[in-house]
Amino acid sequence: MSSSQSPVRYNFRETESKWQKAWDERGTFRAKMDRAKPKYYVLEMFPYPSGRIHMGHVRNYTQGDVVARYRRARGFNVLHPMGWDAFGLPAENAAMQMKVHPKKWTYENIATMKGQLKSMGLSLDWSREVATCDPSYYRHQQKMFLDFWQAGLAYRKEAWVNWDPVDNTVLANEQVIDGKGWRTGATVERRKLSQWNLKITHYAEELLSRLESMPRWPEKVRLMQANWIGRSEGARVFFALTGEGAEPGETLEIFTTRPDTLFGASFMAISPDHPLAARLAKDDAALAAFIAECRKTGTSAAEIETAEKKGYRTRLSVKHIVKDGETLPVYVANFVLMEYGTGAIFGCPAHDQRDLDFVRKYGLPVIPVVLPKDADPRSFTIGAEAFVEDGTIYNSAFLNGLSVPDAKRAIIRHLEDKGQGKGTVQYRLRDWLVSRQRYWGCPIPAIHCDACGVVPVPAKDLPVTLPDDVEFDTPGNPLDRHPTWNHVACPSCGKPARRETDTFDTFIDSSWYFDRFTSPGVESAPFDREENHYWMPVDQYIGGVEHAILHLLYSRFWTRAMREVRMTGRDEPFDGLFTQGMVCHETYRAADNTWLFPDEIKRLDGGAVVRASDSSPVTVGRSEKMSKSKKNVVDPDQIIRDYGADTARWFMLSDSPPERDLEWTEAGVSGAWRFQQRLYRLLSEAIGGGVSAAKANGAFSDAAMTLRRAAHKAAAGISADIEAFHFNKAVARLYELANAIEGFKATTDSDRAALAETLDIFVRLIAPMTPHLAEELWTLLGRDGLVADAPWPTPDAALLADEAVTVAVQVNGKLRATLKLAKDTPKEKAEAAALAEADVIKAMAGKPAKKIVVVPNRIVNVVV
RNA sequence: GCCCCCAUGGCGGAAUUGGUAGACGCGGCAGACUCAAAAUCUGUUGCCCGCGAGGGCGUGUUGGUUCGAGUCCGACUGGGGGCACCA
Repeated sequence: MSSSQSPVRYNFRETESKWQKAWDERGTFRAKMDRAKPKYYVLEMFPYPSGRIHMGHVRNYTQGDVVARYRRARGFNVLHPMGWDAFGLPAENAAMQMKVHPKKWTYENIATMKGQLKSMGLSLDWSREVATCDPSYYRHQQKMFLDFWQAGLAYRKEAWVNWDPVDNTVLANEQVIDGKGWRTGATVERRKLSQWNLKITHYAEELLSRLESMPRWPEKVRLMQANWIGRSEGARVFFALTGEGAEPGETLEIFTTRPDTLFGASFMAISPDHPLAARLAKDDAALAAFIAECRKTGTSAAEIETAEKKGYRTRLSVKHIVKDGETLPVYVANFVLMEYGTGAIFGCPAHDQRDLDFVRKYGLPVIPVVLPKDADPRSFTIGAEAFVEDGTIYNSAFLNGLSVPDAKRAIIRHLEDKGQGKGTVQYRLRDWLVSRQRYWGCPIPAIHCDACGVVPVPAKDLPVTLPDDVEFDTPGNPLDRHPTWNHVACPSCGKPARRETDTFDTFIDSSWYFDRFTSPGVESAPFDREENHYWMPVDQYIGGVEHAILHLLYSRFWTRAMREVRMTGRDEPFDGLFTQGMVCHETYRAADNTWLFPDEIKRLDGGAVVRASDSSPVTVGRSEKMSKSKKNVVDPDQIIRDYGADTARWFMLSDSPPERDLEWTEAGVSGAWRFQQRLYRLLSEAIGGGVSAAKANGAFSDAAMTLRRAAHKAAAGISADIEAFHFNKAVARLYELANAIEGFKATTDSDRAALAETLDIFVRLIAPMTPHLAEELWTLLGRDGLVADAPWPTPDAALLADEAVTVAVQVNGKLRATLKLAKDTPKEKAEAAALAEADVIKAMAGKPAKKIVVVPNRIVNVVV
């Protein structure tokens, strides 16, 4: 298309880079502490520098940017920083596959992605940029770890890990697929290693109970965290061991949530990992074999589901705790977890399905002790299903007749009186294992000395930096085989010692970066206390729901750990949280069943989809989350090049509610693009009519008043929408206002003044969403300065209310007419007007009104 | 298996929280401009019956509460998410 045919055309390429430069040069988005203004900290989850940004980032950062720009316009002192979650496994994989050093790879990716983010026109304060792989960042993390260690929040523990014997490394649970290493395919072994743990369980109760006072977090996330923490009330009970192999006076401690069913016990079961099992296995080869067998069982969901309940009858028994003279057999059972409770349980088959399955297999007795409501105690029996609901206790001596909750209280009191147990609260939450046998992570600042044990690196020797001269041609952690780095003198005795070669879980890096952003330049501390106190907590945090548990829970823990060592007085890092939905796209498969990229296909006129290269048929699959493996991805760079950042941003905000998944479509993008062009045309034509200089002389016409009302209503509505994260509704209101502007024909100076007022409001309203276009239009309107610095429009309350309202008239609940009435017309008048309507009279068919319901300004319902 | 969420035109989604269902956008249809196409503009567009005026139906299914239900309650169906032998 030649430019002569299109006199008004918005050149986004020139315009977008022009305004990005202007913001940059003026330092528009630099944040400075200013106590005169209310602060607002907007943060989007920082990206892993994988190479290029993807559409998920575009969506996430667009949403955050709308909030940041809106708050700025509302007069808040906004902090909106960005950084890089820069440590992690992909860098090491790149090193192995492409022979690039992880550091080089990471920093090159950061440079690329920073350029991409800048092209989006985000209102970020880049002067605060941090990368977690930088020693100036992680040194503080090492220091905090030492402080936590000293405070008793970090400790070493032997733990079972997934060991890949080919890579010589530990694998996370999700890296084990069907019992094999995800990379090597080697059968994963379980090994016991001494690992660093952080005591997140110390805060289990607080992390749980505080969720209730976090109203600006999604209910869903709070629920997921609550389930993850998994509080359950119950009792620990001490059973006296008897039989061959029991030490005199030895007890077996179990945890149960159903102490009320103790009279129904028929066996005891301990975990294969229980110390007692190990002791018995020493002189019981069959038991040793059974334990080995249990360890082999995989951790995958399918295996757990199908795993049969198995047990091994040991020589031991226990004395029944409430039935004198009786004993219960002790089994080692594959379904008992060492990590939960005490690693030992008592089995009551009548009231626990798992125990029932077990007992049916080994022929043990089933003794019902809870009677369902209305059941007959003489005939009630347990069949294939355990009875797990509330009922009346029977067959249980002094508990008989009580309800389940009452019986729990009674038996716990009884056990506590006799010193045989006590009521406790148990959590599913485990401590946070933070050791990783990897190179590209933050070194754990510890030294292993044969004489002194594990010794902290002295604070003056921090940071412990990663050595650059490492090789990735052999599997395993290159730090382990480094010729010099791991040799160090023991800080305590001075003798030769070894450095810890494990590095931290990268979730630590992201557990405090938001604190660092408050004062990223400080060297002597993780952050400046005053700055941190001013900016924190994060007022609005935005990111993917996939971080609902781990990242958010770890950050909440880290904040408490910092509180413990008196670095802050804060409990919670994030005041408001929003979890955005994914970006999806249709999937395409060629005839040979391979995936195709969206730009490899072509749509024919009839709607059929074919491969662009050879017109072979293509199967269109359902829309799924964009992923490289299915090739249903669209490159943000390309979109920004072809359509501009504002189009991409506008599309991300239109139609789909931000918390739901968004379907990326070519039609949607071009619709967004057309609107940008239309706006530019519309406003430049209106401004060309000499609008900006117009002054109102005399009263506004009805049409002008309607337009002004529309503008002021839009301002009020969009403010509410942005604050409630209803960006799609805000977009709809902007379309409506644009339509109103387009339909308005200014003929008088008053009209032109009304139009100028509306355009002025309009441009400020679109500024958070399409900031480049807004700046351009702002200049076109003849306004000085940046729209980014302009205040948000304040709606005139007098223009928000209509003087006439449309009232619906129903007869027996069915709509029969509408009435145009003055606002707040009294009930009697509205009723009379409704009854006078011809359609209403017809619908009433001569019958008298039995009742008339009038809701002022809304509805009149005549019941006949 | 347990816990949680969701279901509205051809499509994405609105609906002041119990008061005119379908805002706004996409797509479709008709028209204008054009030699033609693209772009743009105008009109129209929930479904069914009817030439028409008009009428009927309609928020996954079903039952209930209410003058009035997309919205509240019960049951069911379908889709999505979280947890996974948690004693």
